[in-house]
Amino acid sequence: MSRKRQAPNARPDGPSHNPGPAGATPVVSASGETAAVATFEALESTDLVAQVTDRLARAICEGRLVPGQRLVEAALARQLGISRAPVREAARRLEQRGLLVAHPRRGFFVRDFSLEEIDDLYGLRIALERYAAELACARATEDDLNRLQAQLDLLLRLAQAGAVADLVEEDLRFHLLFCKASGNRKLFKLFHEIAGEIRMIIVLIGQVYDDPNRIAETHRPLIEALAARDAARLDAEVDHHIRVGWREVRRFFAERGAPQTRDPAQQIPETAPRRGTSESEEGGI
Amino acid sequence: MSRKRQAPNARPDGPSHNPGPAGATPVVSASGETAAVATFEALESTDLVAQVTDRLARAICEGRLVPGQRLVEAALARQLGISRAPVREAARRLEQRGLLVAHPRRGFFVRDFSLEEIDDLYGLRIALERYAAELACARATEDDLNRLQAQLDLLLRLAQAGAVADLVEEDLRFHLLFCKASGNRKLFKLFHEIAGEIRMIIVLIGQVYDDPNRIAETHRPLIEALAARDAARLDAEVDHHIRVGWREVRRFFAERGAPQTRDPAQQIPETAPRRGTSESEEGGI
DNA sequence: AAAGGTGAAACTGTCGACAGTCGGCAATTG
DNA sequence: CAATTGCCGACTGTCGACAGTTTCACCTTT
Repeated sequence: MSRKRQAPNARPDGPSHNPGPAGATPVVSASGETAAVATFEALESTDLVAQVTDRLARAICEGRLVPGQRLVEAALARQLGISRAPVREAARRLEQRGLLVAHPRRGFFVRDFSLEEIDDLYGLRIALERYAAELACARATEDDLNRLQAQLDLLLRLAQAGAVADLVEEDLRFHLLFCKASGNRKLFKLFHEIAGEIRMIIVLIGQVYDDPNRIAETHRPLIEALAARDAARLDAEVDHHIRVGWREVRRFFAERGAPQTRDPAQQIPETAPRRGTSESEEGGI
Repeated sequence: MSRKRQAPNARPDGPSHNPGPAGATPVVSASGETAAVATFEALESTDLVAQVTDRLARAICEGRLVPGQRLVEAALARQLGISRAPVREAARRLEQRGLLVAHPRRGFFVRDFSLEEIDDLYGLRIALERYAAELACARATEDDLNRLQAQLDLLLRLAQAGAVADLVEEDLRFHLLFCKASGNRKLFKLFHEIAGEIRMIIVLIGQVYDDPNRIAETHRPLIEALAARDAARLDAEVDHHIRVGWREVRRFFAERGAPQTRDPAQQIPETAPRRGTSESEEGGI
């Protein structure tokens, strides 16, 4: 490692390099050899940025960081025992995932959603998943179907067990798998991105839907329609399925009182009225 | 080099805030002094990162940087007379716009497209624009229509003048306006992002379509259908319009010989088979 | 002579430092 | 007493430096 890497409240794994010999899990106990431990947990990617991104994302989704809250680079860096550079980059990634918003010279803030933004997001989500459905109907393999089925089973188990938090997580993964079955990688990537926002919204709402079992069950028709290669029906099912969730979210959100976007600054870009110009905040044309 | 903030090719429009209060100045005319000074154009924030991003994006789109080419942070920084930090961040932004790809410890490379990626992208584009069409049919204002009409006129003029490069640019802007008319900001943002890739592809192809005039003309039906609020027809027109371009691109691309993705590394993420672990390269779940 | 190993050069990831800005508080003025 | 200006602390944008990796060419070995 470089200088002194004091870790005030650091975690077990050193930020150093790949935990080659050591590393918390794979046990290299005294015996000397690296003992043929069954599985090698893809040793911590060593990537500081990724670790920070993860941690922040989780903190946001678990509500430990509330919408509107300001994140101070230096403070975070100190807490994590690293320099500002990785923190900064992690924040940028979360920004583009929609979990944070960056204000030019003031730093990052935890994203807050207005009702309008939620509607935009869900509308878009429907469009994307319907397209995924269309493709999947034509291209999904047996494997895809099996994976979806397995995921459905998992959802049912979680619902039964009342593990609501996990249910949200796995519900999203189901939809991710669905998009994956479309075979369109770009679509998958895009959905991957907005999934972060969707998760955050659901978590923010407070505590998800009333009946976990019902929720889990609503995924079954999707698989059935897909298995039957019935495009029209699948399309309708997808549309319906998501709208149900949308309605729930809207309902809870309304109750909770809309926070409304609090930042006057650029929320969305102008259509770039001039040509060959700045793209600054978020992408040129 | 380091400390002077020259603005070589600064642009007119600032990334300023929401267009809400409209034309740049809410003007506190109110009672007394703050004098009704005509307008004060919120002066350009001189953001190094934005400038670099711009420059790189242009270099890529103008073909001065060819697909597969490696970009070295230090070299770029030296050329631009700045430190690596802004260059690095600019590269990250271009990465998420799809113009660059980052290889973990090897740096950035100019993005190269495989035929499959082009198909994915165009398929997705159709899905997005059809959704935009649906919304626009219901919500587009007179202003939106006027703007689109004006843009069409511009396209026609450019085609007549044979300004092909500009035509590509303005063609994309037409579609951007279209998405904007949908009123769904998130959709607009997303399209904004993939527009970068689309432009790059078109530019890469060599030199666009054969008949500029015909291309420009194909936009007219879109406006007409939208003006007539004929959702079904608009949907069909959009689908057709984009497919025409898609076909052209495919044709040229095939002739030119596919470069194919050359990087074996992570092109697209796995569906995150495990839970609660690193999300590294691009977004957790 | 081909395959494999070795060493140096080149880069990226990360760090700590500095300077310009931003927001808020306090002193000042009418 | 309210409004305005100036000052102060805090934080971001940017910089230069260092260390570990990866790459590439050259040399050694079979």
